[in-house]
Formats: sequence, structure tokens, C-alpha cells
Amino acid sequence: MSKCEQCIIRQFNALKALQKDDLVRLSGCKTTRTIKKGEVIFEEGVHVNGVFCVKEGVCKLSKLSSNGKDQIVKLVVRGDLLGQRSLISDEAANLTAVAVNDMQVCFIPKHEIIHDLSTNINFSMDMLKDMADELKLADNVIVDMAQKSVRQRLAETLVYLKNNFGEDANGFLNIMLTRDDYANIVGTATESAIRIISQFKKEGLITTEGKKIKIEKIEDLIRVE
Amino acid sequence: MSKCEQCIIRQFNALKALQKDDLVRLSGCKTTRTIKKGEVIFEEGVHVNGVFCVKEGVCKLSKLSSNGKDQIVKLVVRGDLLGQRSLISDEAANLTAVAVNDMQVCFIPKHEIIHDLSTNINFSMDMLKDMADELKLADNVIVDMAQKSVRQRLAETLVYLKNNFGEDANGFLNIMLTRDDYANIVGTATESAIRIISQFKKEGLITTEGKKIKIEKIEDLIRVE
DNA sequence: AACAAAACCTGATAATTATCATATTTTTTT
DNA sequence: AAAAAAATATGATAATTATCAGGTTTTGTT
Repeated sequence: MSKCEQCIIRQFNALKALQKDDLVRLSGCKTTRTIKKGEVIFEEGVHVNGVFCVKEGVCKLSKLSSNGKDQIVKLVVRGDLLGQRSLISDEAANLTAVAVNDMQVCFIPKHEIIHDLSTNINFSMDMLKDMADELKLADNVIVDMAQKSVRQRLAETLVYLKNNFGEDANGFLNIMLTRDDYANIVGTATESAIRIISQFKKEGLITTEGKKIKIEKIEDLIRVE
Repeated sequence: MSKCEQCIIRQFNALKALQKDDLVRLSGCKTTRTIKKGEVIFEEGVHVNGVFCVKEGVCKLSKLSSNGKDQIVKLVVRGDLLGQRSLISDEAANLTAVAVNDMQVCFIPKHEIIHDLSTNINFSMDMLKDMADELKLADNVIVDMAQKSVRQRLAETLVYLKNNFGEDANGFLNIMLTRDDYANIVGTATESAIRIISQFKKEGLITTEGKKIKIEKIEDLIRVE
């Protein structure tokens, strides 16, 4: 079992504010878990009772709308914490977390996090900053959802994925999502997402190879109307 | 000039966590301002350099989309703080704040808030909880925007206004918004908002008197498809 | 009270997006 | 390797929403 005080992942999230003795304590009570692609990490409405620190892999946070469709609200990546929102509000999860690819996560029990939050002002300030940043991003997503076309939102999503996940040696996006995922990110029907991706291909903005997508003209994608 | 330590408004926000001596200090450096309906409190992109505590009135937080339309992201009411998000992230405002009706606000300089945040763990935890709650609301708005029809969103907005602002002696909503505001809350064209409000009238879900709206059948509004 | 400006309203039409149907391809399972 | 299941694709059509154009009503100002 790896040790928190030697783990570099914490540099990417609020846990970086903790001192060595706190990290040693966390190491003692944390559990490490491997999660398979497609596996549910937690579901909307359940009490998570802790926080996950994502060591490897990506998961999607989504919510089931009353029309029966899932809306993906956020992608959580290596280095992110998962479940802090519910923990801080002390309530059941508002979103469902599902692994997009194989993951490795550490689970830190609620009690430990609460202890650090209420004794370490650097930690709680870091958490506060993270939450403020997330809120800004969420506000911007609201504006996009409300004001931009499906085509624009899908183009933006592709640009976002390139900027945040990068590309492999062959230029393909370093993350593979299904067309259904794309639809659930931009909030449209699966067929519509498929159609627009096909259009982007025809227009030479992207090329694809199965689920893999390569962005060919990012400037044009950014300018999509 | 009123005194923070005697002001009941702070019970409604994170300032309730402050002790008397801190409140006395705040009293000394805060400024009280009257803001007229329609007046801009701060604009997207400017550094606010402090936090507003809303003593009276309502303001809308909106963002200009690239298509030239404003999207209203949130209504800020009596008792709420305004500007905390930008302050915590230490960056320019992401949203524009405009008074929906006449307001009274107190402005507390950034330095003072930061001081309290970094020394008073109860205060920073309260702020963290508020931010977590806001993030949850924002996530839910994203889902609604992405998955519900304009008609559903408008119905939901009316229900929300009734629940959060109540009604006057004659049963009219205790907040008056323009049709343009409604359009900018649900993210649609002004004409579309007007049309749907007219439909709701025809269907007997609401009645109106100028800008004043009375909700007649809230159960049916909740069930709008 | 008269005027101007802003807000509201409605019809006609166009554009966008969803839905349904069906076929093909890819992936997973046996 | 074959079969089954899931994902992708595309056409036809319907539903939703935006846009433009022209009104009327309300509000604010002089």
C-alpha cells in the first residue's frame, strides 16, 4: 500500500496543504481501490462518507434528469478530489460518478477530512479556492448551455478535451468517449451528437478512427457558429 | 451608519460565524450604499476588491454570451453575500451584478474578509459550506438547461420565484421581473418567453397584471411537460 | 397631458433539434 | 469463430425554438 506522504498526486489538489504528520495519519486510514471502466463509484442519493483522490484514470459526474436522460456535469481526472462537495455540505451525493476508463483511487474516510478541515486553515482555504474555481466553471457552463447551439457546444467540448487531456503520439485525443457521452456532455440526443461529429469530419475539422478523435483544425473548431 | 454587530442580516450568511470584536472592526471599515433599480453594482471583468452584504433588495448576476445575449445565472437576495466567489479566487468578477429593484448593501473591503477567512476557521468553514451549496445549485441548473424544454424551465422558474420570494397580500409574486429577465433566466428569446407566459395565462396556470404575476395552479406548473 | 421610449404581444416563417425507423459497424461474449 | 449486444450511422419527419416584422400597451419624462 502506497504512502500519502510520498504520493505526488496530492500536489494537484487541496491535500497539498497538509503537513507530513497529517499525511501519515491519512495513510493509515485510507484505502486504495482499482475501478474498472464503466463501474459506478457512487450514485446520486447515497452518502459517500469520504473523499476519493484520483490517482489514475478519469470519471464522469452525471445526473439523471426527469426526462430519463443523463447529463454529464463534469469530468474528474487524475489529481482531482471526488466527493468533496457532498462531504462539505454533509449530504447525499448530488451526482453519480462512473469510471470512463480504468482508475486507481484512494478513499479517505469523512471523519479524517473533516478533522483536517476544521483544524488546518490552509487546507480549508485551499478547498475553498478549489470550490470557488469549480463554481466559476459551472456558471460558465450554464451560460454555454443556455446560449450556444448544440454544434457550438460540441465544438467547445472537443477543444476542451484537447486542452485538458492532450493528444497521443498519433495526434488522437488522450481520452475516448462514446458518442453517447458526447451527447450527454453537450445535452443533446445521441443521434444529434453523431450527426454533428459526422459533419465536423466532412468539413475536415476532425478525423476519427473508431472512437478515437483527432482534432485537425482547432482554430476552426473554436470559431464554429 | 448602522453597526454590523447589531445587524440581523448577518444571520443569513457566513458573517454569522464572526465574533463581536470582529464585527466591530468590520463596522469601522464597511461602507453602506443605496443602489437604484437597474444600476450596475459591478461588471464582469472588474476587480471588486471586497464583498457586498445585501441588506435589502434583489440583484441579478448575469454573463454576456458570445452571441450578445445576457444569461442570468443567479438572483442574489437580502441576506446573501455578493462577490465572494471572485474574492476567494482572487480574480476579476466573472459575472455582472445589476439591481433588480432598489437595494441597500454594505461593502466590506477585501482585506478585512481575507483576514477573517485566514484566522477564523468557523468563518471559512461557513463560507465553504455556502460555496458547496451554490455549486450544487449550479450543477442542477446545468442539468435543467441541458435537458428540459424552455416551457419546463419557465414553469420551474415561476415555481422557484414563488418558493423563494413569496407572494404579496393579493397573491402576486413578491418580485417583478421583465419578460426580458425571464428570457435571460431560462435562456431563450424574449419573444419565446412572452409567448409561453401567454400560454400559461390561457391555460389558467397564472394570471398577470402588468409585470405582476400570480401563480394560480402551482401543482400544474410543477407538472408542466 | 403629450410625447418618447421601453416593454409587451402576435403572426409568419426559418432554423435547430428531437424522434423514430432502420441499417451497418464494432465490440463483447460464448 | 460465431453469435449477440452495443455503438455508430443516416434518412425522414415532427416538434421546438429563433428570428423578423409589425403592432399595441405601458412607463417614464418633460
